[in-house]
Amino acid sequence: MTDAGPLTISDLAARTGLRPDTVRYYERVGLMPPPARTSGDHRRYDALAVDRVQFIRGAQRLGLRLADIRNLLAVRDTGECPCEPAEPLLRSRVAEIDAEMERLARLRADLVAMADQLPSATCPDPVPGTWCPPDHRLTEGRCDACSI
Amino acid sequence: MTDAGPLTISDLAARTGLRPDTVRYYERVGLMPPPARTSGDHRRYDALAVDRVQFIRGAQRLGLRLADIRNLLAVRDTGECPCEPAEPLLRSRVAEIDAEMERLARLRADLVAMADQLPSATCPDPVPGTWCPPDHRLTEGRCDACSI
DNA sequence: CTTGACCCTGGACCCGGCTCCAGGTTCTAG
DNA sequence: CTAGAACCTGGAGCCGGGTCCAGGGTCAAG
Repeated sequence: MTDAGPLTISDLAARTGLRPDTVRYYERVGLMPPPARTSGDHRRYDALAVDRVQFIRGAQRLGLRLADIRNLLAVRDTGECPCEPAEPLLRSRVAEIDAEMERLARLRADLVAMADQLPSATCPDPVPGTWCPPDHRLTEGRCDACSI
Repeated sequence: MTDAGPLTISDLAARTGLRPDTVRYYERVGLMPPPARTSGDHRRYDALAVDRVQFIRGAQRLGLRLADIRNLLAVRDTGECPCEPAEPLLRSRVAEIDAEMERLARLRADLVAMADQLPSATCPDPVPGTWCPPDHRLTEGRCDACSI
């Protein structure tokens, strides 16, 4: 069933939800090792390859970059658990995510403030060269209805 | 002081915090109109150009894409206030931001759960081909200490 | 043995928003 | 007038993670 006979590249792709091109791409960028080949130079994969792709996809779902995943895989390939190097990696990703969420929250507040201002706007003097995103520049003679 | 004599491209850039290359880029992609030229083909800008760049930067700070900003500018260039077309644009950006923040929140939770699990992990059987990101696949014989 | 589905390679292309370059021209201060 | 800074153009490169293509070769079912 989940029998791991020699898999073609599209078998592997189908089992992992990738496309063959993506598997070849992973090989090119050093995430997947060069697999066995048939006499006619076609790639043949075993069950370990499926595991490896699933590892990669799992790590990607955690928001890790392929370069980081490559490092984890390099550790794993020594036979060691990649957990130890993984932890600081995960923590730093959390920090990045926090920073990004904060940025988005600020942006969202600005957008909402701006959008709430707009529909009521009479836009009295729509001189080309006006309209103020929330720059908080109130003093210059701009589209007052729109400016925040 | 803020006198708007004919500005060179680096004058304009300096006043708006851009680089000359970026101003040329904005022109190439249709955000800035082709400016006046000297007899020797050097660009000369007026005060409206400064306003326009500031509009662009303001809209960018709101997270709008250059393609959207180009649309707003096209409206503004007709002499109309771009407020009306801007509002749905802003609202849809808010929706995008909400979706992204939700995604990041889920991701963050996964990362933290994963990272919290790790340091205590004894990583008993680090067979190459294991380590489980939070796939919630518990049943297969994997690095149990790491799996969630 | 044939046929049609698959596979191979190397390279180009995509998204957005710049940034930098070479090789040549122009502007401007002294 | 001259030196050197600034300008011009078209095009390439960057980031990441793939995707797609042409022009060939191979594999497996019937």
